[in-house]
Amino acid sequence: MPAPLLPKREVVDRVMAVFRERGFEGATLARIAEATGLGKASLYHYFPGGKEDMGNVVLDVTESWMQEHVLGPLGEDGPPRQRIGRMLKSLDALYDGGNAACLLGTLTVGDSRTLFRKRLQWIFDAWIDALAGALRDAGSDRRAARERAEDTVARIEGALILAQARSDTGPFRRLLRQLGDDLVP
Amino acid sequence: MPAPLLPKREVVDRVMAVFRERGFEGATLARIAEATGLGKASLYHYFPGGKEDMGNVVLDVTESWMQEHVLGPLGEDGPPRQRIGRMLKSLDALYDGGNAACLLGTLTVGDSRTLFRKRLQWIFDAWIDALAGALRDAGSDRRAARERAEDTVARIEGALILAQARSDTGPFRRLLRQLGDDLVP
DNA sequence: GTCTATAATAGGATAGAC
DNA sequence: GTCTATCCTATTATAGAC
Repeated sequence: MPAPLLPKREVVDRVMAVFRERGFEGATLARIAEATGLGKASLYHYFPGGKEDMGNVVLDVTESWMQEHVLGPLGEDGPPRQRIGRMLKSLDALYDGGNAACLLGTLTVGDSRTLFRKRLQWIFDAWIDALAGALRDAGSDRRAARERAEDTVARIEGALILAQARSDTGPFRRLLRQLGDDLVP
Repeated sequence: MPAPLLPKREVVDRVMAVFRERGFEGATLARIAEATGLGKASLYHYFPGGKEDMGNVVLDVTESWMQEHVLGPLGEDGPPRQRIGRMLKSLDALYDGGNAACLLGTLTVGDSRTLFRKRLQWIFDAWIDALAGALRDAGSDRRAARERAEDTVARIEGALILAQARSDTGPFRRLLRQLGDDLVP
């Protein structure tokens, strides 16, 4: 049996990149094969269930990433401002300063929305819950914290859409810069 | 020659609905045929250039809608608060209180993003410019007006993404309700 | 203006060799 | 673990009858 061309983690990362850039339906096996350097058939070694399998693995990775860089930091004990600051810094890296599309956003379009409905909902809910928790710790009442958390996630997602549509990362970068001060003055 | 089953305007509306719900790549001719009640071949009577043609016609309609319900009102002479209020009311109707996805947002995913790049950019730019103009008329300085306009459009787009992903129109409805007061206190 | 029929290609997936 | 070859279906698009 030939040695693997790439470690599985690297294969998954490249599949994820294709999903982010082209959406679920636009991520054809031909393009994924090209991006990974594997033949179409070889992809079924890593993802026996085909494209749906790929989507789920990519969402596994996304959930771990969220856990480590967002849910974890937000749920810690330190000062809320610092916890939120860590989240913002990680998001800046994940989205490459606004140049990269949001995987979750692209998956909410088309068939993938119904296919991964529960998981998308869970991830967004967990994000909002964790952020609302930090805002409560910073002094907001329950309701205000939740509303500001929802609005914050929406602003981030929307800024990423705008960055894609207008080829302008300015609003996203400004948003991340301002959110630290705005959320916990 | 047989009478048309539907007026062209109605055909275009239904095509647009499919694009909004499924995205450009998910909007297959089979689904569009079903939604319009026309055979696949008949679609080429209305859209000789195929799917790309459909996309452009749908964007034509979107531009007219924006002109009438957003750019027009925002550019008028009345009180900025009223002009912005009219925009918000129209957006609420267009997006069905948050239940309907944003066509522009779905088109920024996948091939359609590059296919309609210039037009998407133009529409978002025009929206932001018009809103910034109204905010300047309400007393914001040039820079603040532009930044708040960008942020507002991002919040709207993001709230629509969230509504799709979480099956919760709450944040979108709350946003539209609050924007009137927040933008022009 | 709409249809049936059909072409040509692309897409997802599988079999089996190595 | 990767490949070539292949299958089946879906997809876009066209031709031509009515």
